[in-house]
Amino acid sequence: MNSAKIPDIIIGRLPIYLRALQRLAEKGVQTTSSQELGEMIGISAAQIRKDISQFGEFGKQGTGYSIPFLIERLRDILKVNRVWDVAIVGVGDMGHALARYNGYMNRGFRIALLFDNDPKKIGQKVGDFEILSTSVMVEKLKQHKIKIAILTVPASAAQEVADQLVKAGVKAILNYAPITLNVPRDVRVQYIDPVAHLQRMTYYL
Amino acid sequence: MNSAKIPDIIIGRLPIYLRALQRLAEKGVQTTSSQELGEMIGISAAQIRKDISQFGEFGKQGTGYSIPFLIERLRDILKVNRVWDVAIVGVGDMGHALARYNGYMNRGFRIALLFDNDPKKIGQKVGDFEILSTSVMVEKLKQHKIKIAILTVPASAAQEVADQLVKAGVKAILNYAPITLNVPRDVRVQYIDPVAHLQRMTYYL
DNA sequence: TTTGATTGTGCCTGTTTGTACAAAATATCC
DNA sequence: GGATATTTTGTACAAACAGGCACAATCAAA
Repeated sequence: MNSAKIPDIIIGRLPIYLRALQRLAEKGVQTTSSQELGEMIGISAAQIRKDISQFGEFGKQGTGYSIPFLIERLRDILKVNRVWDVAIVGVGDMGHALARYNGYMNRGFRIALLFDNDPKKIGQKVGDFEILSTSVMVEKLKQHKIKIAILTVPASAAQEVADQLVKAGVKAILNYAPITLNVPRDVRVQYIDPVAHLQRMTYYL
Repeated sequence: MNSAKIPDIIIGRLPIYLRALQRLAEKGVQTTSSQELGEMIGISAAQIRKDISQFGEFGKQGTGYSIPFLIERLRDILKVNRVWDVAIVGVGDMGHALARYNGYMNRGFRIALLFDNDPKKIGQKVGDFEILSTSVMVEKLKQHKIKIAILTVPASAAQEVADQLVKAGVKAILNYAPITLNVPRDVRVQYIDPVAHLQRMTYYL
């Protein structure tokens, strides 16, 4: 084990490992090997072993990895062995879909607050949650100590809203607006732009 | 210019450059520099210059890059100087949101077909499009020569549907199901798993 | 005790990023 | 109008990083 700084590219693969392991666990499998896992997710066995060994010696020669044990280690490392409250800002079609998404279960997150600036939407309910006005957003986010937000507003509003999120103490933003956000160093942003993802593939067609 | 094989990591940045350039163009800006563009999107100027120079000498010393010209070059390279028909498979909340998304404009794509296997949904309309049965999917995809599909079905069905897409000649899949797909080498897959993206950030919290 | 499986890691190779500068274009000054 | 300063590209070179190979060490099973 090497306790130096872990490259982000490795951190980015851990959720993929975790996802595959949780699928195996659901099927009742108790043990797996880097080989088997690698074939499942299209990553070389050596890379998986090296990635995992950054955090400790979790496997056993001859046997492989205990799936429940490795899942717990990965959940620890990724800090998803708890439930994070997440706010969604912008309840258009995409925000709506993410609010109703049921894939957060057992993966460390739950939706806690919804915001929009459209007076027609404010007060409406999506599932169990009432849509709140963005005018009370900073206050509410601080009150609930929210650290994670999903940004599903139009590109034209995204930077302005991101500034407010930062002001409210949010440290992780999942940005669906097709624009690069300017945020302080200690705030992480992940980008989901379906069109950019498509464009990345058309090059090869 | 180096006409050897271009690394995928560079291809992945081109849509980001294009997106930023199109924003500048909308504001009426005619010219930019690697420095300015880099500050906009948080990428070093040297990297932008090197990436772009893989495809030709598109800039001019002292002046920078002509925005309309560079946009056209990038659209050529990414093959989005045309409109690709895209099929969406699985019209749950997410598929629905993507069908109604209006961010495809001028970026190379349009939604052409929607499929679902739920009898209650088949025949219903989303915007201008009728939801078709997955039982006719392969046939319809071949008929329309669809090369690109967005997969928004539950994880349990994703691999099976992906197999059908491959059979129908689809070569690019944008997969929203939280599972790694097994497809032939000549089929590209991009993954969007919001929870995996969130987990990648919680590590740093 | 032997055989087979599988990890963790040292070493090497290839890839990616950053630095620095000549060359070229434009702008400014006198 | 010519000389000088400024800007900015494209790329050579160097440094840092990431990925694959191969194998000793270890464990389990026969």
